[in-house]
Amino acid sequence: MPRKVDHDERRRRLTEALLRIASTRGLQAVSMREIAAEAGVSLRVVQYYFTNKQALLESGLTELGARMDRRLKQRTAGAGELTPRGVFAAVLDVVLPSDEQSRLDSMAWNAYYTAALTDPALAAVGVTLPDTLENFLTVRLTTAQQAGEITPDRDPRTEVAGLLALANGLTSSVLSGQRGHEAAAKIIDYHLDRLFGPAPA
Amino acid sequence: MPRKVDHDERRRRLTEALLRIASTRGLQAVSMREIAAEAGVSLRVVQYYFTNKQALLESGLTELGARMDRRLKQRTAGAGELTPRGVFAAVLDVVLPSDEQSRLDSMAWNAYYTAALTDPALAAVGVTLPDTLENFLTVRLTTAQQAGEITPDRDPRTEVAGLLALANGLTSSVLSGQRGHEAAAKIIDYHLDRLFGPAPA
DNA sequence: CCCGTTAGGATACGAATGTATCCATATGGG
DNA sequence: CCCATATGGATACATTCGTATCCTAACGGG
Repeated sequence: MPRKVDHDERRRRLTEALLRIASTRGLQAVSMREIAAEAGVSLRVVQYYFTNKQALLESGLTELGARMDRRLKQRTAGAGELTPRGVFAAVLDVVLPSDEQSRLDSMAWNAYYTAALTDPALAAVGVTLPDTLENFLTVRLTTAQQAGEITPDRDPRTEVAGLLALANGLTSSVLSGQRGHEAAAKIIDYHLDRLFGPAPA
Repeated sequence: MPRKVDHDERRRRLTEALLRIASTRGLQAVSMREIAAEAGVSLRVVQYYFTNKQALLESGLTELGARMDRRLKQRTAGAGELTPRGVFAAVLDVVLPSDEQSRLDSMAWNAYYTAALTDPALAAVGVTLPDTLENFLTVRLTTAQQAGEITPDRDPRTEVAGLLALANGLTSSVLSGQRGHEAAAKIIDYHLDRLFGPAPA
């Protein structure tokens, strides 16, 4: 066989170029030719490694989910050793855009979210992440409640759903520049204080 | 002068057609010809009443803001007679998509929000509504606090910002079908209960 | 050495887009 | 009555898009 090339690596480069465009100029600015230019290759190469634009778009969404997953796992790696509040703070801080890279990812995520609202094909790739997060945190909070770390009059599932929706809404306001990351983080802390009692270190 | 036609009425019809497309098929599906077809007129008519596609898009955003405003004013018309909690419940319920029409408007709103993130021209039309809402509610809550209707350890501005972000995040989850309107409303009520004390009628 | 296969360059095609132009028509004020 | 003008129909144009096709080059196994 002739010239062998690492297909996965090529595809990854193209997907990253796609996300770079989507996060800075929006999904509507994503075209085969733009991706080729951004990745520094010819149009043919993009066609060669992705049969469809659809396939390309789906790969972008998949990669985005993987990135979130990676960041989450990284932050909650030693979750067993963290206080319940520590777990919540870590997870919610991952959702919120902090540095430039996570801001870009949040932009792309938002673009995909909006596109999926009117594009069944994208919706099908299905972002199970929100539900996964909600379940994970609900288990944690229920455990914490049984351990007496939060008052019994709280409903864990409702609290968790609320906190995640709060983080999402705050993300929107950060992206649109209505608020900075610090202001958003402060609001989350405020709510964690009310849930878990006054702050830690 | 020959045949006179109500330009405002024509423009309104076209803007409504635009929003109908944007809310069901997304902003990327909005084209001059599609609007013409949706409104049952020729392409030329769309061109005649809007010089640009840009002007058309801006008119859609303006109309959307006006609708929100109208709905808000309607709900808070007798706000002076409402309990503070009643005001909050009314406002937050307006933000949340309830019936089909407000769901469609929320879809369009979200589409515009996402587009504005990468389109300076749209961002310039500027949605001052969030800030207006936040200020309005903050004043209300501060007053309620001074009247002793909520405990002094609450920070009105933070509470309001949190509630609005919560409503936004819940709206997202409702649009994506992760949750129904009732579930979202219940979560908001839950938080209002915690803020104002146990529920009213 | 050499040839079959993989990797990509070059180009084309039809559809859809925003915008511009040319022209018809009808109507209300003189 | 009649014509200047407001309204809009028909059509064209250059771009851009996704996709398809044709062909070349390189390279590793025989």
